[in-house]
Formats: sequence, C-alpha cells, structure tokens
Amino acid sequence: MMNLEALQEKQKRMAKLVVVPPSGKGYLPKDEDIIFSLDIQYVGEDAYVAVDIQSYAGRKWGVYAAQTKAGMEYIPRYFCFREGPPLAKTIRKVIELSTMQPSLLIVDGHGIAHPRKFGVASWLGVELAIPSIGVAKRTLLPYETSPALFRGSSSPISLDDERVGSVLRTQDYVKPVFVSTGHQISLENTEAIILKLSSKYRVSEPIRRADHIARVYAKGETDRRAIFLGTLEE
DNA sequence: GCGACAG
DNA sequence: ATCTTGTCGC
Ligand SMILES: [Mg+2]
Repeated sequence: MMNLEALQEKQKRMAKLVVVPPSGKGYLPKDEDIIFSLDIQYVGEDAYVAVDIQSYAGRKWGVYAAQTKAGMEYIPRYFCFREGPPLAKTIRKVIELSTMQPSLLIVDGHGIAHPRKFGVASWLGVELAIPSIGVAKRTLLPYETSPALFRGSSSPISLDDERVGSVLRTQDYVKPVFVSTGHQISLENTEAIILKLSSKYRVSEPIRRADHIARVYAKGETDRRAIFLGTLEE
C-alpha cells in the first residue's frame, strides 16, 4: 500500500494549479480542434489504454492503443494516481507518433467534482498543460436535485457551497452522467461539449470507441479500426 | 469506530 | 475495473 497522507497533500498542492474559468472564458472549441478521449481496461496491474482521436466537428482520425502499467492500486479519491500516469504516458506517445496535438482531453472519471477538487481529469490536464474534461458514470459527491428527464437537462453538484460539477442527462429518460471541469475549461462549455458528443447513447461516442478498443486489446485481440502500439517501457 | 467510495 | 448467463430490444 502507499502513504495516503502524502498523496493527499500532493493532491492539495496540485489542485492549486488547476484553472477553472468562469462561464464564457477558458477553452472554446473550434471545428478543426483535436479531441483525445481516453479509457483504460485492466488485467491485474496491466493497463490497456485507448486514445480516440476526432475533431470537434466530428471528423474521426482513428484510435490508438498501448499497454502499460497502472500507477498504483485503486483507492477511491486517489484514482488519479492509478489512471493518470498510464494515460499521460500513452498520450505523449500518441502525440509523438501521430503528429496530432490535442486541444482537449476527455477523461472517464471526475475533474474537480472531487472531495479535494482533484480528480483524474484535473491531474491529467495539469500534468500535460492541456484543457480537460471529466465525465463519470457515478458521482463521488452528494447532490440535492436531479435534472429533468430530458436530454440536455442538468443540475448542480456543489462542494462547500461552491459549484464544482453538473449532473447531466445526455438521453431522454436515461440515467445521467456526472461532468466537471478538469482544467482550463468552464463547466458551461464542458456540459455543452459532452452533450454534443453524446448524440446516441448515455456515454459519449468517442469514450465508447476508446472503451471498446481498450477492451478488445485487453483480451489479446485486435481491430482494424485501431493502431496498436504494443508495450510502453520505462 | 463503521461504512461508503470515480475506474 | 473484473467476475459471469441469461435476457430484452433494436
Ligand atoms: Mg474507464
């Protein structure tokens, strides 16, 4: 196991570096901007990472996948230290090999909707100095009101009276997802982007593609729609 | 002290 | 996240 008190201090320290713009400010997507959407599947401590690449307008550039190691064991609230390192390592490699520079990262987990305002999306955004969004399927913080039952409805998630995220309904009558700023993007734009990308299902299309490829790779299989990079060393 | 707790 | 069989629905 690890020293959780030290990791907690690291989160508090790094959380001060997170940039949370007010509505109307921060990163604003343009049609040709590149979005990296990430997911990981695990086999023990082996992490099978997938990076979906598409433009904001929807042009698909493909999916890359690589195998590396989890940062540490999974402990709720310390998830950034498990999934952050393998994501960062894979993203650096994909940028190098693809020549594509992401303007935005979409992460399967929370941003600042976290007890110390430092979820994995924030960790990754700060680490790479790239705007990031956190989208989770379950919340870590309690919330008062549920959003209306229609696609696009949202309600607040707060921490000590500070707005840190939203419960967002991405499909009519379907369970909502939980979105928050990761780094350098407003909650308003975060909601708009996730809603736009979740046109068919509860989970956004690019995250679904990343999830699928990571799953295929973890099973030792392959898929012609993706580029498999093998094991990342160091 | 006990249970909950993103993926 | 993973473990697992069937089942419902497009
Ligand atoms: Mg995931």
